[in-house]
Amino acid sequence: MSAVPAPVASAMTDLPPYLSKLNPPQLAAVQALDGPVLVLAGAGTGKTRVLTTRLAHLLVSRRISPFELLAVTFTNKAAGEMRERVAHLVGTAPDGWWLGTFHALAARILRKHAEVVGLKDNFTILDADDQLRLVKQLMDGRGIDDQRWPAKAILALIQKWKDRGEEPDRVSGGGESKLITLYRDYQARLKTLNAADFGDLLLHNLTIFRLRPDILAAYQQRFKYILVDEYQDTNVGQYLWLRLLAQGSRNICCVGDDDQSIYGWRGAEVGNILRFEQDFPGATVIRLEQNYRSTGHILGAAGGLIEKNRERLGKTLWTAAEQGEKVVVRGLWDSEEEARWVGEEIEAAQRKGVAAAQMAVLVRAGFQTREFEERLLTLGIPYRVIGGPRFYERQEIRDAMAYLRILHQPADDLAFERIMNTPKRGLGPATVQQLHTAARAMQVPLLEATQRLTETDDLKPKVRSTLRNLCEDFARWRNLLRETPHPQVAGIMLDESGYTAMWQQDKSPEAAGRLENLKELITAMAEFDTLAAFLEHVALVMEQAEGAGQEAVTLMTLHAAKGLEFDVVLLPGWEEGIFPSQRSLDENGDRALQEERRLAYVGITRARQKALIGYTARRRLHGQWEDALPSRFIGELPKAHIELQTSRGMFADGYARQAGSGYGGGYGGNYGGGSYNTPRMPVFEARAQVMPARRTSSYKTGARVFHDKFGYGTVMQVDGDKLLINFDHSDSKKVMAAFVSAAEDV
DNA sequence: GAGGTGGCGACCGAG
DNA sequence: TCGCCACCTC
Repeated sequence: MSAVPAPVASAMTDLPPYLSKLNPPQLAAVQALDGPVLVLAGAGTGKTRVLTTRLAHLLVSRRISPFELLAVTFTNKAAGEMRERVAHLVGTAPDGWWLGTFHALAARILRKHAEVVGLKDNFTILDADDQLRLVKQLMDGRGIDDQRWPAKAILALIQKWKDRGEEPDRVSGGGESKLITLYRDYQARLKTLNAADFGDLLLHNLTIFRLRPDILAAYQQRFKYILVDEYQDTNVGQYLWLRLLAQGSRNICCVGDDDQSIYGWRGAEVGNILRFEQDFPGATVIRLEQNYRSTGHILGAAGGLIEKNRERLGKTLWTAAEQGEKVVVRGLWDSEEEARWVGEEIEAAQRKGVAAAQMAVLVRAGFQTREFEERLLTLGIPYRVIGGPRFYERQEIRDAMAYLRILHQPADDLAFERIMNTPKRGLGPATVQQLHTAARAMQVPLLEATQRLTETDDLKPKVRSTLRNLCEDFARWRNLLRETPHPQVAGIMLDESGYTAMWQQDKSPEAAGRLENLKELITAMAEFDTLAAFLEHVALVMEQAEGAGQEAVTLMTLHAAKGLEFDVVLLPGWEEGIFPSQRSLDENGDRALQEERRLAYVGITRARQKALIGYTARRRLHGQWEDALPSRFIGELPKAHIELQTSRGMFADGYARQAGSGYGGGYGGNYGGGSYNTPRMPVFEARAQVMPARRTSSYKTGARVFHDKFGYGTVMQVDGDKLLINFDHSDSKKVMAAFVSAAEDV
C-alpha cells in the first residue's frame, strides 16, 4: 500500500482498499469525521489501526492539508508509531505535521509566543533534577522546615497544581498559603532563569490562550480536525488545552479506554473520558469490543474482574478465537518459591516452543523484578528489564547537557551550578553561596556575576583563578561554536573541561559505559542542525536505545506493559498490600482501588495465549519476612475462567530433603520440627494440588544436577554426602547432596 | 573541601 | 536488604 488511495465520493459503496479490512465498528470510528467523537477502544481491539486509518482517511477524503490536523499522543513511542504508519498509508513522510506528544506540541506553541508569558524563545526545559534543586534553594531562602515539608513533596504539590492548570493566584481547594507563596516564588524564579518545567509547557499555553484570544483563534482556525490518543490518561490541564483548541471546528476525536486508566497518581483524570458526552454535547460514541489478541478464558477472567469497578462506561470484550487455557492462579509458600515457579513456567513454555521474547513477567513495583532477575540468571534464561534510568536521566548525560545548556543559554544558572565543581575544581558550597549572593546583588545571572567577581579581590586567589579559567573556557567554547559544528565543539568542551578525564580515571565498573554514553550523545547531536534543536530533542524526545536482547524474557512493571502484548504473561505478587498497593489505598481509598483493579485488568489482557497469576503466603519485604494474604482481586476472578493450583508439594520437597527421606503425604499441617512457621493459605485451601516431590539419590561424577540457588551443574567429585559441583552459571561449589536433584533431560 | 559512615525509608514514573 | 542523604572527621 504505497500509492495514495483515490478519494471516494460515497463511503457506503466501493470502499477504498485501506478501509476494506476494518470491522463495522472500526469502520464507523474511521468514518465519523464530523463533530465530537469518542472511540472506546478496548484492549486488543485494533486501536492503532483505527487511529492511523482515520488520519489517512481524513487526508484523502476531505482533501485537507496535513497542517490543518492536530494529532496528540502521550509518549514519543506512540507518536513515532503513528507517524510511521500514516506515512505508510498515504505515502508521504509527515514532516512538520502537528503530530506529537502533548508536551512537544505545547513546547512548539510556547516557543512561538514565549514573550506573552515573559520568556525568551530560547528558554530552557528543566528536568526533574533541576526542579528539585530549585525548590530546595527557595526553601532555604524562605526558611521552610524541610522535615515537615520535604522538597520532593512540595515539588509534587506544585506539579499537581500545574496538572490542574492552576497558576499560583488560581490555586483552588486551599493549599497552605506558605506553600502557595513558594509556588509563586518558583514560577518567578523560572522566569528569571528563562526556563520552563514540563508542567509549564501546558500551563503557559493556557495562559497565552487566555491573554491573547487572537492567538487562540488562529490555532482554532488552523486545526480543522483534532485526534487524541489515550484520552483516559489526560489531566485537567490537557483537557482544558484540548477543549480550547477544539472550540473552533468542534471536530475532535478522542480514543481511549476508561478501563485502562492507570495514571491517576500523576494527574490523569479518568473523569475526563467518563464525562466526554457532557463536555462535548452531541458526541458520537463508538465501542470497539472485538478483541483480536487473547483467548476466551483470558478475556473472561479479565472481564469478570473489571466488572467489579463501578465508575466505568462499560463494554464487554469478545473474541472469535478459541477459549484456550484457563488463567492459572497459583498459591505459593514464599517469594523464593514464587521465583522458582516463574522460572519453571518459563522453561515449560520454552519447551512448548514459545520464544523467550514472547514472555513477560509483570510486577506491581519496580523493586519486585530483582528476585526474578536472580532466578533467571541462575537458570541461564536471557531477560531484559524495562524501566530503570533512561538515557537522558543518567548522571553523565545530565552533566554533559548542563555544559551544552550554558553554551546555548549563559543565564542557565542551574546548569552552571551543576557543573561548576564537576569535575572537582575545589569549589565547595561556600564558594557557591558567595557567587549566589553576588549574583543577586548585581541582578545578573550566575555566570556573569562569577565573571565579574574574578576581576575583583573578593575571592580567594586559588578560587579566583579557577573561576577565571572556567569563565574564559566557556567564552572560548562559545566562540568556537560560530565556526565549528556543534558536535565537535561538544567533544572539545568535554575534553578541555576535564569532564571526560574524570570518567577515564574512574575505576568503577560503570565508568566505561558512561564514556560510551557520552560518545553516543555527541553522535546524536550530528542529526540536528542547531544546538537549540538538539537540546529541545533531548529534553522532550530522547529515548532509551532499545537493548539488543531480542531473544529475552521481559521483566517490567504493569504500568510499563500497557499497550504491549505477549504469548505468555506471568503476574506474580498478587497479595494484599502489594497488589492492590496499600500505599495507594491509604492515599486515595476507593478511587485507588478501582485504579489498581484496572491495573490488574491491563496485566491479564496483555496475554495472547496464557496468563498465570501467583501469590505467596510469606514474602521478604525490605529484608524482613512478612506474612501475606492473597489479593482480593484473586477472589474476584470468575471461577469458570481460572484454574487454581496451590503448591503444597513444595513444602514436602523441603521436608524430604531435610529429613533425607521420601515425602510421605499427610500434609494437613503436621509439619514436625521444621523451622517453618505454618503459613495460612486461606482462600483456596480445599482445592490444593500436590506437586510431586523431587527425586533425590546418590550421584556419580559427571552427573547433571540442579540446585535451587545455583541452577544446573555437573558433579565433579563425590565425597560422601558432599558433592563438588561445577555450576553452569556460577563458580564450582561444595554442596550437600540433599540440596540438589538430578537434572531432568531438557 | 573531600571523603567516609550510620540511619532511615522504600510504588507506579510520560515528557 | 539496598541506596541515598545527612552528618562527621581529616
